[in-house]
Amino acid sequence: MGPKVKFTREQIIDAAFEIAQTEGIDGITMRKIAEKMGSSVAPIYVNFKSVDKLNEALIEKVISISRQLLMEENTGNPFRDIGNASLRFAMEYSVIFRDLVLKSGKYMRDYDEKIMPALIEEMQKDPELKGFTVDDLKTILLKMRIFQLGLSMMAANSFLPKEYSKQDMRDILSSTADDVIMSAKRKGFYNEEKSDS
Amino acid sequence: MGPKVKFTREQIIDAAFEIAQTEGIDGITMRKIAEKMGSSVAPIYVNFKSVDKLNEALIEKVISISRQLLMEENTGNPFRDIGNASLRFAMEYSVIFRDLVLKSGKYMRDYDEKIMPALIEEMQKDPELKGFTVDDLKTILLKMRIFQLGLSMMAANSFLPKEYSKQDMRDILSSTADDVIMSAKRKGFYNEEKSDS
DNA sequence: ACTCATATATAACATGTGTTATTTTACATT
DNA sequence: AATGTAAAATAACACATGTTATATATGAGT
Repeated sequence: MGPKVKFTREQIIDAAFEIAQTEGIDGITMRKIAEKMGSSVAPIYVNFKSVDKLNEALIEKVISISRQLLMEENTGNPFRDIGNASLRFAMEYSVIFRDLVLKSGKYMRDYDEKIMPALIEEMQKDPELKGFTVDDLKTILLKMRIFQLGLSMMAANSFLPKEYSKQDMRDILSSTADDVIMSAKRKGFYNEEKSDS
Repeated sequence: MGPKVKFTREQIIDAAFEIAQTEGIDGITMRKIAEKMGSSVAPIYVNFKSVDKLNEALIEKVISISRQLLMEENTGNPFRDIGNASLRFAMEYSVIFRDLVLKSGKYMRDYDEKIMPALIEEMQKDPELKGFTVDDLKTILLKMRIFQLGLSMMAANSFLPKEYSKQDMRDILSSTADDVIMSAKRKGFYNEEKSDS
C-alpha cells in the first residue's frame, strides 16, 4: 500500500459544505476546497471524478441534514412538524437552502413525490384533521407546502420585516395552518348541511 | 460625428434579457450578448461601463415589466390583483423570476417596503376587507405575500403537481386568500363578542 | 535497506470570462 | 474630395476555473 490517507471523502464534502454555506453552491471551486483543507486539488480528484460528482455528494449530505432536522422536530403532531423542520432548515442553512431550491429542482421534486403519500397517511391519523377526505387533505397539504416554501424563501432572503424573530415565523406558519384547516372545516360543514337538507 | 449607431442600449438590454430568460442571469456574458446581436463586445462597452452596470439596467427592465403586468391586471380588486400579477410574472418569466428573488434581494426588499403603505391604503378601501384594523390588514397582506412567493417559486421550479394549470394556480391563490380573510374575520368577531360582554 | 504502490503536490493546459488597447470603418463637416 | 470623430471590430491581457500530466513523498511488505 501507499502512505496514510490525509484527506477523506467526508472532509472534502465538509469543506465544500462550509463554502456553500457562506458563498453559495456556485462559490464552490476545487481550489477553494483544497485551500480550506490545506491540501492541493489532488485528493479531491482521487475521491470524485469531477466537480459535478462532488456536487451530487454535497446535495446528498444536505438532504440527510434536512432529514435529521425533521427527526428532531417530533412533537407528536406530524403535520406541523414538517413545516417547522423545513423552516428551521431554511433559517439555519439559508444560503444553501436558496441554492438547493434552484439547483436541485429535479431532485427535490422526486423527493417530494416520494414522501407525499406517507404524509397524507400521517395526516389521516392526526386528530386535528379528523373527518376530511383525502382530496381535502391533499389541498391542505399543498397550501401549507406552498406557504412554507414562501416563508422559507422570505427568511432566507431577509424579505421579512426587520424585527421578525424565529418565533414569529413559527407563529405565522402555525396561524396560517389554522386558517387553512378552519376554512376547510367550515366548507365541509356547509357541504354536510347541504347534503343533509 | 462618426458612423451610424447600429446597436442601441435597448437592443443590448433586450439581448441580455433573452439570455437571462433561457440561461439565467448568470448565463449572461458580454460575448454571448454580442453574438446574439451579431456584433462584437465593443458596442456594449460604449453603452455600459461594466457588466454590473448592464445587470442593473436589466433589473430595471424586469421591474418595469412586472409593473406593466400589474397595470394590466386591473379587475377593481386591488388586493387580489397584486397576487395575480406577481403570479403571472413568475409563470411567464420563470427563470428570471427565480434569479431575481435571489440576486436582487436588496432591490426587492426596498421595492417592497416602498409599496407596502400604498397597498395597505388600497386594502382599506376594499369592501371585502371592511372593519379590519391596520394591524389585521398587515398580517393578512404578509400572509398573502408569503403564499404568493411560495406559489411563484413552486411554479418557477415546476414543483407543483404535473397536471396543475395556470387557472389552478389562480384558484388556489384566491382560495387561500379566502381562508386567511375568513379566519381573520372570525377572530375579529370573537373579539367583538368578548369586548361586548 | 529496498522496492513499489499510491496519496499528495506541483505545474501546466484548455477554456471562459471581463476588460482594454489598437485598428478599422463609416459618415458628417469642411 | 479631404478630414476628423466616433462607432465598431479585432486582438490581446489578466484572471479564474476544471482537469490532467508529471513529480514527489510516504509507508507497507519483502
